Amino acid sequence: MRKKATITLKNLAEDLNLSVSTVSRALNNHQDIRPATKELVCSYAKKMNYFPNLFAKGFRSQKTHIIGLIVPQISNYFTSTVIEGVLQEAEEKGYRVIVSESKNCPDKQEELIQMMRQFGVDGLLLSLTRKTKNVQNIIAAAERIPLVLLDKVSNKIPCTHIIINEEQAAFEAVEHLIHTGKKNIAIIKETEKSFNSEMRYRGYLKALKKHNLPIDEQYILSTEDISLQHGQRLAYQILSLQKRPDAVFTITDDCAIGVIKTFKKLQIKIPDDIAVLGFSNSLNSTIISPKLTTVDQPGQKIGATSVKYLVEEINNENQVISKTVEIKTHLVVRESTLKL
Amino acid sequence: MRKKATITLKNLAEDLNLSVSTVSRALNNHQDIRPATKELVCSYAKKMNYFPNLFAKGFRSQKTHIIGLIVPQISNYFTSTVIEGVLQEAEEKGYRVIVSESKNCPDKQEELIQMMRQFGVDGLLLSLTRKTKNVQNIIAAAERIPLVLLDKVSNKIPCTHIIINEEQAAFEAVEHLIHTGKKNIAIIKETEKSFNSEMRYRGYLKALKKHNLPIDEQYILSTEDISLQHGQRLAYQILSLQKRPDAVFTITDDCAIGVIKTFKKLQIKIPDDIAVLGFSNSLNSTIISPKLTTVDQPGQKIGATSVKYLVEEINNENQVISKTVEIKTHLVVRESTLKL
DNA sequence: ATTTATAACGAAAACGTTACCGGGAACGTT
DNA sequence: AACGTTCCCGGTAACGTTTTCGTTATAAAT
Repeated sequence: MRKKATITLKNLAEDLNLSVSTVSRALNNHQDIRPATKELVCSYAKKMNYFPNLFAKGFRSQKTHIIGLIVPQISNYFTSTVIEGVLQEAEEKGYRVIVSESKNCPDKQEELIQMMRQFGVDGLLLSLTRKTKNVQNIIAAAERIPLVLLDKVSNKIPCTHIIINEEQAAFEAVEHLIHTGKKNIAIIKETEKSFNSEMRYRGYLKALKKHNLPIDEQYILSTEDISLQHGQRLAYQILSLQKRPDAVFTITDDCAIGVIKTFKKLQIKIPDDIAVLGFSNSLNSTIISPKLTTVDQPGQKIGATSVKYLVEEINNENQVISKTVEIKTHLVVRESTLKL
Repeated sequence: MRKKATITLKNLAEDLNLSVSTVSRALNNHQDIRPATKELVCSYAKKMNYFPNLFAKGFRSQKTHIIGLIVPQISNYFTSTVIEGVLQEAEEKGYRVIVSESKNCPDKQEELIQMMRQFGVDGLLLSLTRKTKNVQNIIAAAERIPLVLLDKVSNKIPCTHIIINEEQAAFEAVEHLIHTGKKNIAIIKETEKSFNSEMRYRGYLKALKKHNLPIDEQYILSTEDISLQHGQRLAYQILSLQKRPDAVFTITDDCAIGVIKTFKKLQIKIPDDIAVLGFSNSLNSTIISPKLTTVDQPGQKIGATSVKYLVEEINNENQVISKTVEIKTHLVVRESTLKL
């Protein structure tokens, strides 16, 4: 079985005894074409199952109507909701999306940016790898095509940033712990000073200061890879502290779940002995028992908003606007911080 | 700040006092160009940060080197691993991927297929919506561009299918329950006769038959939406049966987790009173307590394999091969079916 | 010395589409 | 009747790349 040949404007024009340009304008609903002709052309095009070759189209107009999206890892619940938001909004705006993942590897990330550029995407959506150091190439790319950073951003890159109100969210979360009567609150953050980790840490400090609680160095824990496994490991470390904290704020849900697992194994009562607080509102947070109190991050909204700003930038190519947009989060209080 | 103009072959040619064709051939390592010139051109191109316009390239060659991927829902762990596999393999083969989701809506699915075609993708990867009825349009699309179905497939569409060994997997899983001494095994499947649900159901029946266990109608439960919530609901129904089963096989992990939640609430001992068996090996399956025994579905492999076959089909456009490839799964035995 | 082969490059066409320019016909206005 | 305007439509160029064909210069063979 052979694939059928594709139909071009030329085919239609010949069949209808019209010129290629007339057919083109008729299909594009140009004012220079009278309704009867439009009708004729459109119906015939439909009958022949004609589809414009978007490559030729994009080629001519120098617009691909494709947006590139680069994220560290797709198989991560939060990220996948971001992608959903991006796809949905992009479709509404008439854009297609090429998704790719950097696997948290800066080299791969640069490679992908080049690929996207080479591909002629109209704009680029980028969520940075954890250890993005060589920012220079990314800035260089931004000089060529509209760029919007989302979620995982860097202040060193001058462009529009779409983020959640990390600091405020962490602040409110820790304040919630304080309101439940906790006074010795530990935090687990990342060793690498990622934007997100640092902002959440700031929120933590801010909450303690506001309520005149001392900042105890031994309560500030860091780990390279903020995962379930390391949560389990650090939970032991927390329990071995001279003065046990009465609450733990981890900057990711996964890590919080690791902590809970260890605590449960060692019969620590949650939240009475030690409360646990996460960040992300991942699917797992209601599976674990006790259910995890956490910060809900509206991934879809972040994705959709990013597209909105990117498209705006694509359309105003002459002037580059550099805003920082904060998407609001809200705390989801569950069993891990509140008695039933 | 204005965006810099893109550099074309023409620019390079003028700067180097060469013709466009020579520059093109030099960059493509053509034999007609002497090494010295190649060297000159390549280094200058690099210096100028030249990138070929892939649109012009694709436009000329009538190849876009883009693969379209349509899945029901991205924010689903299994699906996201499939996407990872697709992206990885596609990149190795030199293809870009446009991802989109049908949101389990057949109309939207058709729309997306049209969009992909219009876009001129070289091939299409498709995982069907649950209730795909009007198969005709999909078959029509397959006449124009290479199509490979993956995971959620339909026998009515003649093309290559990449699936997991659903029936065998379910068979082995249920057989495992029987080996642990269970005799009255219930199943929760989908009301809609989706391919996956039916195959798993078949495996269930096959295992019971092989071990001469009676097939009891009251043990065969169905639900429209196979989710955590409905798992919780059906768990009550199971407990109210005249003769309680001693094991439940649900065709998704989410549903199994719902069942476990209800059982735990009502103090049913798992697996002693009733064992629970899932399907997917989702992330949650180790979060829930007791940890869930389930079938591991290698999403990445499914994705990668699909790309492999699709690319093969793209390259042999004259003849369409229609194979069904089964990817092997394996049972992951955890606490919900085995005593510690 | 003449022909032949080969190496290395240039010129031009082609892919499908749209934008610009232009032109004829029909109409209304002076 | 002459002119201007508007309505429809056609011709052509252009987007950046590859490819086919042709051309020149040099080397090799007769």
